[in-house]
Amino acid sequence: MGAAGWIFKSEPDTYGIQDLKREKRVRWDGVRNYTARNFLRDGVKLGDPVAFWHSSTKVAGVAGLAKVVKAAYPDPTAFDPKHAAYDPKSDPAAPRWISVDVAFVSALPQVIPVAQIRADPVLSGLLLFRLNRLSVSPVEAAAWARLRKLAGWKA
DNA sequence: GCCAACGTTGGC
DNA sequence: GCCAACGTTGGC
Repeated sequence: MGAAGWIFKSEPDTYGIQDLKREKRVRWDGVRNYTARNFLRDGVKLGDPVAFWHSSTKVAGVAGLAKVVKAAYPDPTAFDPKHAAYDPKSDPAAPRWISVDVAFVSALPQVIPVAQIRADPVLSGLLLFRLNRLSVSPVEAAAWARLRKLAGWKA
């Protein structure tokens, strides 16, 4: 049984929910953490919902909803020497890093703050809070249902 | 911008 | 393969 949904973190100064709204769809690349990579490769499925998390900003927390529109494939930025996330140790014949594509669904009128999520008895157990540095993390069914309700998402 | 947490690296 | 040093993340 897989996760009901996912949390993807991004710094809005670099790429926020409004950028995704404008572009409609984006390649989620540059993930260089093995735990996050494993979730992208083995867990994230086509059609899965993704809570878009704003980090390192005035109000950190859930900023909107996206969905997975392309499942795991090799992250091309790992092979690009000019890219900040270039990894010379990633062999194109055995790619080390993984991307997925996500599409915009909706933006929240205001961010659900991290403090509110942490204080919620259902959401306080999110893996996000135990593995603070994880940029891709699963949300189990009960927690997803709670988050969906807080955010007012239909699906 | 401070600092705690923690994943990664590299010397041994 | 241990573990100290280092770098990065991310909330405050």
